[in-house]
Amino acid sequence: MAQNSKRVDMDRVDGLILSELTANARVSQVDLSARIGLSSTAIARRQRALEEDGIIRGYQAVLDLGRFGLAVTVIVRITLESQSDDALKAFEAGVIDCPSVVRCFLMSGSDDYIVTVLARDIEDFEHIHRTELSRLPRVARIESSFALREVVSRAVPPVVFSASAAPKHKPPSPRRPTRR
Amino acid sequence: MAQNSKRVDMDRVDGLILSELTANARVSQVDLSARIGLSSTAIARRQRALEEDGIIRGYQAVLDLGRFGLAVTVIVRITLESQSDDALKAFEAGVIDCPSVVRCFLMSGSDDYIVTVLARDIEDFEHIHRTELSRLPRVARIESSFALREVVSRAVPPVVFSASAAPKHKPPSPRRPTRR
DNA sequence: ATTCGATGCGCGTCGGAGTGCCGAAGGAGA
DNA sequence: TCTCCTTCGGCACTCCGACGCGCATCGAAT
Repeated sequence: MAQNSKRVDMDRVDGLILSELTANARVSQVDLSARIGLSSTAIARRQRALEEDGIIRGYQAVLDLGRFGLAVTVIVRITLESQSDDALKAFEAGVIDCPSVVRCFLMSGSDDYIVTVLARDIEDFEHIHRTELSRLPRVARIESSFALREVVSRAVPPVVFSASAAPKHKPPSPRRPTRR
Repeated sequence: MAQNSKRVDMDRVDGLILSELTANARVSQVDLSARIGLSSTAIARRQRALEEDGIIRGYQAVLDLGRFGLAVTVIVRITLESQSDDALKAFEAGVIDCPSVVRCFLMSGSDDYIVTVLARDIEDFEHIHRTELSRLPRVARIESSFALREVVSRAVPPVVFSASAAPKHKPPSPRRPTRR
């Protein structure tokens, strides 16, 4: 049914784990357990299960791209001159190698791509347009729009943390505080 | 000059550190030092400096959103009925609370926003359109395009890892292998 | 020549991760 | 309804690894 594996089944605790790990991937198991309110053993088991199930694909550092001077985001709509299969393949192979491209979607409807480009400033984008974008094969038209401000930027929509609030086994009702 | 702080100065080793950490944020310092070829002390110092300088903003887990059924990406262009300041503010305050929105840019040119929405399928997007998007204030027009495929998806453009290849002090020419 | 900056190495300590065992709770079956 | 089984959580323990520090060294810049 689904693409590669079965659908996920999560409870509230798994959602909390994912929420914490998407906020801070380097948090230790004991800190996680303290935040969530479960023992570190259970947290470690669940986190390991989430990793092995492939729900957690990995952990990555988030960089401040503004510190690199990449302050301008440009949304570029590119139309190919042909919708043939090898035209798509050639274009996509080229756009993957563009070092200023961070996202590229093949869109439905008209046969075009939406490409997100990061640039230092306007004239840097002009340079990117000349050296990267217009050298892409089979391109018929390039239309650029500049982003003035990034209002929302989330890696994960908040809807996944609350997905399937059904508990896995029980509500752990009378939980004794972890003494030491 | 820049927005909040000075421009970055990095050498090749810092770029390697950032490259490794964006690929795997949970790598330990000794593993990092083994991959890069510097001692773990230097790696730890540089990583700490990168964190304290704010170049590394944090670490986050990457989830497989397909496992949550979020298989459809929709690019939505929203035009407001007014370009007044409080119209923008009201719309942005509303779009931040939309749980299916992962990205939103205020675009130049015409007074509109480009919003990226994740949905389970077409009819889920229809539901999102009804319950989230069309309830946003001051909206005049909503135009949706469906993404068929994600060709490129990078958090960080590869250009930053090679930024400013000037070494910080010296090229560590005769490096003895780390014996043990 | 001197000073500064960065690296390399060794050491010690602290903390995290993994394991085994037990208990509790829920579900299934008779 | 009773019993068995499965599953998950909690606790204690051990071990190994990471992290941080201090000092010596080397190179470069002034």
